[in-house]
Amino acid sequence: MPERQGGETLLFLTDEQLRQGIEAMFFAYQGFTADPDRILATMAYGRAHHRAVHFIARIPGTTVNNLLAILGVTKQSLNRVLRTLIEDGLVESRVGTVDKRERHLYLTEAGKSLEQKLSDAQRGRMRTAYRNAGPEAVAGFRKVLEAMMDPEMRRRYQAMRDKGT
Amino acid sequence: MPERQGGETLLFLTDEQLRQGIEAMFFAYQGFTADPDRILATMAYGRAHHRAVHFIARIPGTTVNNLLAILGVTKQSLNRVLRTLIEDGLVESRVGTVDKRERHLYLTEAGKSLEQKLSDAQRGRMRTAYRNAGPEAVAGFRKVLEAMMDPEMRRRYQAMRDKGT
DNA sequence: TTGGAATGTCAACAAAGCTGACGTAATGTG
DNA sequence: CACATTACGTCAGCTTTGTTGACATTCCAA
Repeated sequence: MPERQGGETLLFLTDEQLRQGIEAMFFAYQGFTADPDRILATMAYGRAHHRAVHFIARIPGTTVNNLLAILGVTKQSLNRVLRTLIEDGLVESRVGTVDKRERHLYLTEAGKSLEQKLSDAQRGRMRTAYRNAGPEAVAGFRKVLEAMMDPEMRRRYQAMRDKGT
Repeated sequence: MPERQGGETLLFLTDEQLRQGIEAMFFAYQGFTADPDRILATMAYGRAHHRAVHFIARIPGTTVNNLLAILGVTKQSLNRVLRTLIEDGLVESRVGTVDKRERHLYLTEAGKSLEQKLSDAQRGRMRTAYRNAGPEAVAGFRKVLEAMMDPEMRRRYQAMRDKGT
C-alpha cells in the first residue's frame, strides 16, 4: 500500500522502520565487538587498545595526531593506551626524520601477533555474516554504513579503503 | 577474475574486504551515536541513559532483568543509570503485581519527551542515510546486521521487530 | 516451613573517556 | 633572529560506565 507520494523509497522511512534500523545497529555492534573483547579480557587490555592496534596495523608509520583524528578521542586518552602498548613492546614509536616533532607508530612482531589474533576473531564473524547475507546484501550494507558516517570520517574511510584495495 | 572456487560469493571474502567492513562499522557507529551524544552532553546524561530510555520506550513495563539482558551489562551498572532516571522523574518503577520481586519500568511524560528528542536526532541521520543509499541497500544493510548479531540477541531483536511492525 | 533461586540495591573499584595546564622540542613566519 | 605555532608528552582531577562482592527481599518447591 505505498501511497506513491513522489519517490519509491518513501515507504521505508516510517519511524518504525528507522527505529528497527537503530536497534539493528545496536545489537549488531554488540556482536561486532564481542569476540575481540573476549580475547582482550584475558589480558590487561581493552577495546581502546584494540582500536589503536588496528589502525597502527592498517597505517604503519601513522603519527599520533593522525591516529587521534581517526579514533576521535583526546590525546590524553590515547596517550594512556599508547604508553602501555609501547611499554609492553607491542608498538614502536619512532621520531620523524623529516619533522622531528612527529612520532611515527609501528607494530612490533609481538604487536602484529596480537593484532592478527584480534583481527582473525573479528573477521571470522564478519565473514560468516557476509556469507549468510550474500554479496548483494553486503554491497547494500556498506553503502548504508558509508552514508551514516560523518563527512570527515567518510573521507578518511574512503581514503584508507582505496589505498588498501 | 573470480576463480569460481565453489561459490559465487567467494570473491568478497578476502581479508581486505572484511577489514573494510570492520572499519565501515567502526566509523558508521561513530556517526550513529554522534547526534544523541551531543544532546546528552548538554544534560547530566550519557549514552547509557539513552539506551535505557530507548528500550523502556520500546517495551513499556519491561522488568529490570529483561532490560539487563537486552543491554548486555551488569545489573549494578544498569541500576545506577535507572536510579538517576527515576530520581529525575523520567522513569517510573512499579513493583510487580504478580511477582513482587520484579520492577516494571515506564517512561513518565518527561521521559517520553527526552526519548522523543534523542530518537528524532538519531532517526534523522538514519533517514538521510537510507534515502541516500536507496531501498535495496537498506534491505542488505539490515540483512548483514542481523547476521552479525549473537544468536540470542538476534532472537530478541526479531521478536521486538515483529511486534512493532 | 525452610532453604535455595531469583530480583533488585548498596559499596567499592577499574577502564577509558574528558578538561585544563604546562613543558619541550621542532617548525614556520614576520 | 625573535616569536608564534605545532606536535607530542605528562600531571592532576573529574565523569561515565563498566566490573565484582555483599546483602535484603521475595518466591517457590522439597
